[in-house]
Amino acid sequence: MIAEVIVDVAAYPIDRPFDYVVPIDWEHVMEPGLRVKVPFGPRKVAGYVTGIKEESELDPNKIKPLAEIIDLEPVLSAELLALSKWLATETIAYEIDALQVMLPAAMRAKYEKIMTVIKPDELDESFRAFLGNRKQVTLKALQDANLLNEVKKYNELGIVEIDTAIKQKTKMKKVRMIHVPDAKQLEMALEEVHPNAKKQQELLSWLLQHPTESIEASKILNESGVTATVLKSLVDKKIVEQSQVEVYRELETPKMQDSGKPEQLTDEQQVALSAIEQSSDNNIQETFLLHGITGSGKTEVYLQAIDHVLKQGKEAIVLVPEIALTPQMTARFKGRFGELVAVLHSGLSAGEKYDEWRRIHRGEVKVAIGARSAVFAPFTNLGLLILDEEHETTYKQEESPRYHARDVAIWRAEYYQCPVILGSATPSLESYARASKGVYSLLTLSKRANNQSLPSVEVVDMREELKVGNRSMFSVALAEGIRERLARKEQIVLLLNKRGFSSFVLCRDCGTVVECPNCDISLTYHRASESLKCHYCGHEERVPSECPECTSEHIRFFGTGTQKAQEELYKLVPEARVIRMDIDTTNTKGAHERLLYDFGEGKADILLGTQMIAKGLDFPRITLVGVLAADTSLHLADFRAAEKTFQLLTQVSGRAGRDQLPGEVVIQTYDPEHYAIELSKTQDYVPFYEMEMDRRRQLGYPPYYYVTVVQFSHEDVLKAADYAHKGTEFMAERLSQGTVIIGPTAAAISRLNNRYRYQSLIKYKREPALIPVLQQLLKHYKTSWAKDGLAMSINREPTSIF
DNA sequence: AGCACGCCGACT
DNA sequence: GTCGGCGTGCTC
Repeated sequence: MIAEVIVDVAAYPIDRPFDYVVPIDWEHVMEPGLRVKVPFGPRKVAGYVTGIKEESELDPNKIKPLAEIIDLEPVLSAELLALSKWLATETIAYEIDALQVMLPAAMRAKYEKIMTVIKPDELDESFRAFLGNRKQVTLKALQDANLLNEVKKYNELGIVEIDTAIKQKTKMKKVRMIHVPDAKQLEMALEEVHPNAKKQQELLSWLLQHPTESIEASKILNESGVTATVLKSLVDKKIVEQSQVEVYRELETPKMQDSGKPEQLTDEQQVALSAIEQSSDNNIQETFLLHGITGSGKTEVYLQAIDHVLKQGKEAIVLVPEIALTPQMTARFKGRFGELVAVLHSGLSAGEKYDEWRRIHRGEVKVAIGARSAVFAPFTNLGLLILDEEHETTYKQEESPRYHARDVAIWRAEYYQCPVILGSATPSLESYARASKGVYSLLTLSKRANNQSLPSVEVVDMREELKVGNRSMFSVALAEGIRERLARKEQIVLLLNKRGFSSFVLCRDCGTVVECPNCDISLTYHRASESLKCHYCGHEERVPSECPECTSEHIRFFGTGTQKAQEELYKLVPEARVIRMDIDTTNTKGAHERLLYDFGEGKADILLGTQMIAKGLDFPRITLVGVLAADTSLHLADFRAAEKTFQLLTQVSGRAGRDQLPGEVVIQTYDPEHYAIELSKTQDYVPFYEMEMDRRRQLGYPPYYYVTVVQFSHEDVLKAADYAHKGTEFMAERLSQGTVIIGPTAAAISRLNNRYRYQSLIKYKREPALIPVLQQLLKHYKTSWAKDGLAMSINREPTSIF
């Protein structure tokens, strides 16, 4: 028996199955989808069995046997194996990357070289001293001890052996347990400790009052009130024992609860639900675009549709953009489906994600909620896939494999012949266009669920404010609105639209902007650390006290960050309690949730933040939403700028007045006539769609054309440009007549990590040759250009064309 | 990608 | 003489 294995090596000539002999004993357990360890050249690597056959076309004595089987059960089903194949082809990615992306990171192989002593007698004295009584030591440890040369010699002489250990990255969660002796011994100890050791006595008495054989160390510290040092003294004195015990990770349960009962649907919701249920009952693949204005109750439709498929014994996947995966959202699903729900979000550790994945894999849960990668949840009887906020660009992965969750969802739905729901208040133009053409079925919710009125929207022209001498970030109307809400004890959300815009350091004498030494990008000012950071390569430096060009001292940071907005807000309303939400305040685990929770609990009056606040918050006391600068995202050199602006304004406006209290929105802009701003006033999606489609048609952009970006980068600017030309020419010669190639041009960030970047844009309506031509180009690149230091990347349907 | 092999310069 | 630099080629 022969196993076809995709090995864990991401390189072009290796991106295909390799044949291995399956030892007779393993034949009955051998199955596609298993992970194995295989000899590969001089080393051992992990790999995935993708196929089994009786014979190989290769010379039989070239074929080596498998070294080991890692899993008892396949980790990838036949469905997911087929999906990986499709993914790799469609996104022009390595098959190994397509396989790995479907599994939690914890399951990826970790390699460690380990030296094993074979003949201990022949070792040097010093070497033996270093080893102590160890037989096996990692090569890393030997390297740190500067013993690598000796190891090499011993290896050649056969005194030691070096092998690669392949392990899973997962760490079992361990907890420090304290083992307590019986009361008699505790009492004895109590008498024996030094009379001055008051705290130790206190702890011993506490232990006497709480009889137990073993208890978590953290619990003792929390409940007895003594510090860790005191506990450590008892451990050191061997009065109590401690050990590390493996435990299952306990997930934090959401603080907010949901009634768990289905809500009464509006007529529109009922129509939508019936259509989905009918499609589900008919067992056909159908993609629904659920276009519902903010507050129209899309989630309730999802919940009842899921309930319907669960009753048929099927499973459901719900995708949500990461920042919308709030405790409120998960509480709602857990309230409805209880223990049947697995939640996969970025706040979980690698181990927690692995545990959740296993619960799905073992069939213990029926519903998975998560961000993009949850689309690969290992269900085997899917009945429904949902993408909430389907227009969100986070559904597109920007590293290889560059897949879009929407495409994967539809692929899986084809496989299971089940419906997909794409939900949004502001659908992507692509999806709405497909719905208009009848490729997707359009379902519309045009009314808010409990008949709340839409918030009133006022657009303030900031040029006028400037004319009358108001130079602050807050217009008169917004400032007044803020004061009013504070007086009425209502809540306010302020959005600072910062996309593509950040604080940088500028010399006011010569105009020099401090840039990253590796990338042609201005450095971003971080106040907390008084440093400048490059958001692309991570470079960090101190804020200079004088200009590096002209040595002027008039160098200072410039730009409108959330910190600056907070300062101005303080000048305006010093009494207001403000929660600031941006990258700086949400980078610790769970910070995002905690801040939102605090705001929901009324611990602050104003929530000030970047786009991350635009979604998901659903708090009844928010009655005013202010957008400080609506047009900063409007002038980006990106054909989606208007679409993104309209989406953001509509989404954030929808946060106001979601309960009994009426909502108001103030949008500040320097370009009030722009259609994206004008139309977001009435939240009129369809007119915006028509207008934007016209523009896209004229300019030849998606959804009228498909777009693929091919990027070439090299440390040498001339070589980068040269190869970009060669590559582009290669494609131009082979692609169809109707296909347009723009470029090569320097990428918007023309240098990144010391590499110069050029790119070409391919636009096409129908291009059957696209994938073959790109694959040919890759072959060229891999066989000769890559050796010369060229890097190439292909991105189909990029979310932005920077 | 990694690792071995192999062929040339500078050291104990 | 040998250690070690990185160019070249292969991996079932």
